[in-house]
Amino acid sequence: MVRMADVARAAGVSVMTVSNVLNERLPVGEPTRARVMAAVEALGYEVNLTARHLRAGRTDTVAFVVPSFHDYFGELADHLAPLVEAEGRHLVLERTSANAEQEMEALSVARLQIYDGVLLSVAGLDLEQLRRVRTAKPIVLLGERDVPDHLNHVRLANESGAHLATAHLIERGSRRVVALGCSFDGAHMMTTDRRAGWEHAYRDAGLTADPAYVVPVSDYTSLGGRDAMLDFIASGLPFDGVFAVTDIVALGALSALADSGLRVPDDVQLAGFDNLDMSHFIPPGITSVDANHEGVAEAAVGLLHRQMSGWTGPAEHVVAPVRLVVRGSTRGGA
Amino acid sequence: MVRMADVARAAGVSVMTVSNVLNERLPVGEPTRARVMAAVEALGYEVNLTARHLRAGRTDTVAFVVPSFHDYFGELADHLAPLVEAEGRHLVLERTSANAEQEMEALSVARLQIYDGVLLSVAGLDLEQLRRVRTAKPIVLLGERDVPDHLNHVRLANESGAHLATAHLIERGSRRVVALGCSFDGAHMMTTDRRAGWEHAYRDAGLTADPAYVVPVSDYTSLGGRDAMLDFIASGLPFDGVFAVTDIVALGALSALADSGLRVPDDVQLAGFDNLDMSHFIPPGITSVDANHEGVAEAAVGLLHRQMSGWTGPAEHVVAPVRLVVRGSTRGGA
DNA sequence: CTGTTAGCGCATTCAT
DNA sequence: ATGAATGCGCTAACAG
Repeated sequence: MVRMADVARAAGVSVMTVSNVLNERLPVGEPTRARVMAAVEALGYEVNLTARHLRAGRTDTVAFVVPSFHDYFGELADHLAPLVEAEGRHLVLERTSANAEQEMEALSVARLQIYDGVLLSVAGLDLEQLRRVRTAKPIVLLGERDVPDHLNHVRLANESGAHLATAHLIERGSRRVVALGCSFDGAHMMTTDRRAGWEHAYRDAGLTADPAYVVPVSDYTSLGGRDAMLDFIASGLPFDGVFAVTDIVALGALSALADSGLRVPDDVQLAGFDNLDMSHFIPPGITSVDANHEGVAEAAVGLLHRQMSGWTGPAEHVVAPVRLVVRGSTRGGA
Repeated sequence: MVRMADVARAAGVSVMTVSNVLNERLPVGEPTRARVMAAVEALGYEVNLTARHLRAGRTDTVAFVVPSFHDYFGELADHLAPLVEAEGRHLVLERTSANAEQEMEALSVARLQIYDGVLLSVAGLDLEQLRRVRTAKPIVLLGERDVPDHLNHVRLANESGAHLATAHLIERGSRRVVALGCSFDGAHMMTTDRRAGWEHAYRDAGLTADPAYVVPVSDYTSLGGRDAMLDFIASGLPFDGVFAVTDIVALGALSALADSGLRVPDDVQLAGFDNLDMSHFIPPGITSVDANHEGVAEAAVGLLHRQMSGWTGPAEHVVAPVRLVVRGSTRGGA
């Protein structure tokens, strides 16, 4: 390994001069500068980022900690990356497997130290665990769970989004809308917020929501959505609409409906949440609540950047607005 | 920040004893050990990973460098993570934006130094650029392009997979199969290999492949696939099958076919490549060549692990086998 | 089993 | 404008 000292010797200068040239810090005379650069080229020198980090206390790297790399998180990460890079930093992804133990480990001070800031998608952590997160490191939480006041947080307008989708289904003629993957669980969570939106849409339409139409899923995958939908169909309860808690779950429902000979949107209207790329293209097009990746990414990186710049005001809790994207899985205007 | 020295003082031992306790290296007497652990707890000490790295020359971290975080790469990353973790290391993802400049930067010695090993998805780099990658760091290339002999590489059996898919389409009755997203371009390995498989399937069936049915796409997205498919339909050339170069492109084709009133599989059979999760569920189920994430992940991590263990034999070039998964987008057996 | 010595490669501080 | 000294926090090697 070639070190700065080797470059310095080759260029006939001191180590500090090399450092100053490479970091463009103190002004360096042009001839000296040229000699240093020549030596850097000749020796193929590359700075040792670890040593710089230890000395300077800065990595120029931000971590996005996610439960899994695919689908929603991967798409969001692609939106975060340019914003982080615009500030001259790298973005790296770390995975927690939606597992509370690993998620805590990812949050351990040890792991945090190697990043200038951390964006954490909170999936497997409850409020109590999050309360224990005490760190001076800049950190912003992302996701649809309740979080402690002292931590910055960006989440979606879940209830409003579910309301939009359900109201749309009702307006377009559905009267019995399954809330697939929603729940009554007490914790302030994605599935309960979205269930509340579903409920309020009924109320606002002068109808009454039947709790029997709140159908949980075993896991938030297409398979989970498919199985739950098939079970519901088998139960014989009449229905003419499905609001799925995520597009992934909606895709499972679509599959189940197709296999059961139910036509979308003629027999059953379908709406999802997240507006994944694929939802544009899956025939007949899945109506979905857009998860506003741009807005979430911008808010999160903004909050993080502010902290990394030394701002120390109180934590902020941003609720990113959402909008409904109407496609072929719901019927045309009356 | 609380350092090891603080713990040592609190426990009344030397710094080295603390280090030995925490790393479980040299045996430490039980009472001493208990005192140290108590002090660690009391002070909330966490090891400084940067200092450890600088001193020990080891990060216990592997990077997976990808062109983008979503879809194929995200899914593959989820398969890599457990394998890397099984060896006691972390996996982190870095993005290159399929941009040669950034990809080279990700490969720069400076960036590599902070990882014990690197898995690189080669998307935006050509052979010449890869030849310049000279590093002692363990590195394994993933992807469907040509790479220099001196670098370890894992890729898919592209031609064989395309052959499987096309032969299946022909066997189930298609005679004019569009090779969507394929090409004759020498540089783009994936698309040419898959085109070759398509061609050979024709030949093996005693038919002749018409180059007019090799339809390029502007980019490898669903939108690109959709637009190219719509253009082809508009051209009026008769066709009764589509082999799409990826499932993402196949989804675009499915969308175009649906909008054009063509039924899948009755009017047009469709097959893709990658077997993304969604392909199971998108009605009528997309027949696809499975990208064998397990096999690719296992081979790649195996090669990387071998290098990280100090093995220095010649580079290996693994071709992971693929298989066809038949679903509703192709017709049942004759 | 425990402590001492030394230094990983760089950047901050101060001197020249 | 350049250089010398110092130490970031930790662990390898050795001494006791």
